Amino acid sequence: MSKQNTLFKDAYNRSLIQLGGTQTLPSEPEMAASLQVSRTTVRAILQRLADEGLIAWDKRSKIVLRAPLADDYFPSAETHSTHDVVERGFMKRLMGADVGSQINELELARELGVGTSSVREFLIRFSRFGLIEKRPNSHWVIKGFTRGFALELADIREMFEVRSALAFVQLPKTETIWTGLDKIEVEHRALKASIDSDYGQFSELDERFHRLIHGSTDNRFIIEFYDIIAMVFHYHFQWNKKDEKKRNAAAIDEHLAYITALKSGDSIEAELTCRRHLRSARATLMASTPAT
Amino acid sequence: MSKQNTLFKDAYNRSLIQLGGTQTLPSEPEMAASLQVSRTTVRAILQRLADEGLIAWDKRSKIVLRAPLADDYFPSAETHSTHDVVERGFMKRLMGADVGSQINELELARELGVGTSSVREFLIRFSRFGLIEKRPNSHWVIKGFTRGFALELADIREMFEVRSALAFVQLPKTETIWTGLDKIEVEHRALKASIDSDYGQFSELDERFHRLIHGSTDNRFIIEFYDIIAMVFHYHFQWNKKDEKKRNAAAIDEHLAYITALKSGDSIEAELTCRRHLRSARATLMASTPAT
DNA sequence: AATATGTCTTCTATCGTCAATAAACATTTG
DNA sequence: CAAATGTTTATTGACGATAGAAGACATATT
Repeated sequence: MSKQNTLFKDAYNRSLIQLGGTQTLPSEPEMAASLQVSRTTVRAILQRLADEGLIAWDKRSKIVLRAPLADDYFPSAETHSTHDVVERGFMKRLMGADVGSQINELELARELGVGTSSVREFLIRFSRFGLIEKRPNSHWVIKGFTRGFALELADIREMFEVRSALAFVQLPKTETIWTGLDKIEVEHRALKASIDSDYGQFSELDERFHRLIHGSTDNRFIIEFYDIIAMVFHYHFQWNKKDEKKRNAAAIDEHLAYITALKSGDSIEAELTCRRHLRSARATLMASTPAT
Repeated sequence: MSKQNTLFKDAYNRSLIQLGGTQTLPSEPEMAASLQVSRTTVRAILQRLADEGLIAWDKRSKIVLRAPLADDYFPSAETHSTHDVVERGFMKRLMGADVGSQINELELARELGVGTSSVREFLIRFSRFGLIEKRPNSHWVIKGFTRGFALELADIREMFEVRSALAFVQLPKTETIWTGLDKIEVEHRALKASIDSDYGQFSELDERFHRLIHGSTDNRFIIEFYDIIAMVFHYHFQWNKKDEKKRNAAAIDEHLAYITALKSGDSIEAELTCRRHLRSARATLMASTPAT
């Protein structure tokens, strides 16, 4: 079947949302920028919008004729790239898999309904997370999401983040990164106020906060390492919702203390609050990781 | 053309070397273990050895008939897997490439005479080194082997190795890793004695030494990080042989001081000698990296 | 003259295919 | 009866092919 036009479908759906607010659509390059796709795809979208009677398109004039209906959207299942399908399918299996068990590319591809190369490429990309390993000319071995993995991960995380926090404190207050911190602090206070209902939004805020801190180092290895943390938290806690509200509420307070320490410019205090938060994050992760 | 039998050819060549020393060959499983291939490949090798009149093969009896000649070996060009071909070809191009320039999978594949998927998979695997980056649905961007890269690499390396060295000192003397250190120390002294002629052997010893130190941590991220260092040193100094003898002689002395400190059990001294060596390694790397 | 649109070319993402290789199973041998 | 050999099956590694998407170039519009 070669390639699926999932990018087109996803961008088309997003363009329908944008359509709601205006009478005319902007120029093709502008649309390309806002949808994050090439002009080729934008033109395909415009073509379909016109065909479906949603807009009248003649060169520069793109007049909205009617608001989009639920039926105009592509089903969300069709908007996921093969890569996403493989990632989700694999992660679901990985979380429950035994240490030492093998991965069969062909079998996984068949189960997910994709080609073997998509699976292969995903596994290669995923291998940098240290959870699987390849035996050349042979199968992949699952090293498992174990306690050992969580500990090793937490150790490096602490090294990197303490270093970043100390670098952060040293940054001149004129840097734009401080504005980012202010903004994130406000978001923390807002979420704290509505924690009872919005606690599910914390994980996204958490990631942005830690990535901001890491931004102070300018070291690609530290910045890229956070991808592993983000992956672990994303998938692990997707299937471990226990005590989520309580955990997140506690983490917000730790973040706020951490932010205050950073702003104070006191290195000792910054390191202390940073380590305190990371220790608690580590404990949370360990508590929800099977003992084996 | 599907797959090339480079593994078979390489293993066949290696079996010819082994053939020199004996009158009979061992059992198939034993050969498989010694050549690091499956029995399927061993049997193909035996078949060819018999066809070429090098051995008389009848079930368990494998009698050597004659010593292998130069002509019996496959040309070494045929024994490199596609992966190796891509790696070498790519690295050669990368070292001279400009920051920000693009990589074209198809073009690279054509130049190297391999399929696109081999190139793709190599690039995906290589991307974990932080020297290239993918724009989804589009090209790869070269981030370049720059001074910045070298600095970032050296920073992380120092963090990790100091940590490993401190963990090393704490290990009980009963651990087998100490025997490994003793062995490596002897090798250092031997190489020091014959440095004038054998200085080229240092890089291999260097890698084994540092990997041994890292082995004390039991942290997969630290251990895997050394792959990046090894790659950089391997390829970078393959094209920068300037002052090699002098550099290596100095490094051996640094290693010996470092080893002595480790054996003394003195953490302060271990950290000091470790940092001293890494600083000098960093300086060497920086000195041979273009200023841009 | 700068920006937008129209057209064409090239490259990526993905699939199916097949030889090389590994691995599993069955049979023989010391 | 344990280890080796013989036989069969399944999986990986690599390729070419093709639709989707990006990008380059030419032309038109304000």
